[in-house]
Amino acid sequence: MARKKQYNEDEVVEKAMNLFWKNGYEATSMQMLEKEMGINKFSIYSSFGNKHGLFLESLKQYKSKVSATLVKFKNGTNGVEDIKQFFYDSISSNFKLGNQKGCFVTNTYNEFSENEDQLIKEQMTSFMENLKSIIIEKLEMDPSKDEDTILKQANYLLLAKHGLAAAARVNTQQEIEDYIEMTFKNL
Amino acid sequence: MARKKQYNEDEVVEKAMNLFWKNGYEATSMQMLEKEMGINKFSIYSSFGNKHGLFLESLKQYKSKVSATLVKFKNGTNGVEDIKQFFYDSISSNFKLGNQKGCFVTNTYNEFSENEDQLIKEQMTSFMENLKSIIIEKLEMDPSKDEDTILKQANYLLLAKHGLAAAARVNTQQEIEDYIEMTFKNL
DNA sequence: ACAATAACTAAACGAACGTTTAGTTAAATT
DNA sequence: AATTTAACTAAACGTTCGTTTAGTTATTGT
Repeated sequence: MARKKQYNEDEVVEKAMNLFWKNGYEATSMQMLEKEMGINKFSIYSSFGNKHGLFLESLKQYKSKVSATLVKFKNGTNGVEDIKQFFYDSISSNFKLGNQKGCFVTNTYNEFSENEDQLIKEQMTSFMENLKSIIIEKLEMDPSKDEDTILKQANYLLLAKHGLAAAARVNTQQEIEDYIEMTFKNL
Repeated sequence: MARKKQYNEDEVVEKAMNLFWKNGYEATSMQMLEKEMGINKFSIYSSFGNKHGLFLESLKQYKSKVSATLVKFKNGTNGVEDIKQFFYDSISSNFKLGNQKGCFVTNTYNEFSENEDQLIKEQMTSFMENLKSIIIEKLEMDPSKDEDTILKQANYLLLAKHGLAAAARVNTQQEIEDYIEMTFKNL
């Protein structure tokens, strides 16, 4: 009946995601998004409603992007070693040069921690809870650990992961790797 | 010759600092600052030049606010135990309820990591380097540690401190304390 | 008491923000 | 080929941003 879209929605969301990931929500303007996505504001609004909708879609895109890593983590059978490998996997993309932007979810978590946005907070919480439950699952593979130890270590690792993601934006690869090694010496 | 200021500059900077600390630079508007500081925009501009100047002054205020903690840390004679105590001191104010805003320097570090602002980056770097040198100093109190170990552990602790400050915005006191205990388990 | 002037209030500034609208172009249906 | 309609361009929308300016008030030194 009518004209076809000249862009692929998945492709432009990928570009939006990278911009949001690098700069955060507030510091990314519609003008920057227009330029980066290569399409007009009109097209953005007709495809995603508004900036907020585009951001949520970018978060979704990110989650599906890292889901491979998460599936691999979930399917691991080596307990603590799986967690450590997951930490390494999580930062691996971070050092494919010019790419030092940490974890998009954690960045968002930090930016919105004083914000009232319920939709985004739910996304954050669910992501974190999912991660925590997998970590616990892996820790439970070691029969020598009692429940109290497991919960304490899970909290420790979740916080370490959060810190790692935050630090990944500003620290060197060497510092990051030293940190991971040292983190798992304590388990 | 003329009228006297009806406000104390230190007092209003303190209020500005708390707002910047909680919300970050960009998310804090001049309108919010006007309200919180209790003085007019004109007064803010005549006292601090612009928003950026007020922010730098707030950072200075924060540094002098935490300098007591830092001096105590510097003067410690118990090595690793001093570092651990410093970690606890750093987050203590964080849980005087309604006050969960992490470390102002770290928050700023994160917000400006993709920014080009040189003045602020210098402030960040100097703060971090200072912290690192004190940590190394304390680690060196243990004669059994060789230089390589000390550097690795210093990097680890600096990153842990960064992560701790980031996490302090969103995690519970219990999680934070578990994390600190675990961090120092085998140093 | 009066002149001088710094500190105040409040309104306005241009620029940039996210969003919408009016008008044009191009592909699909008849 | 004509008609329909979604996708496009580009300009404008109202708001809010950080900043400045014009005009008023109050304190000081003479």
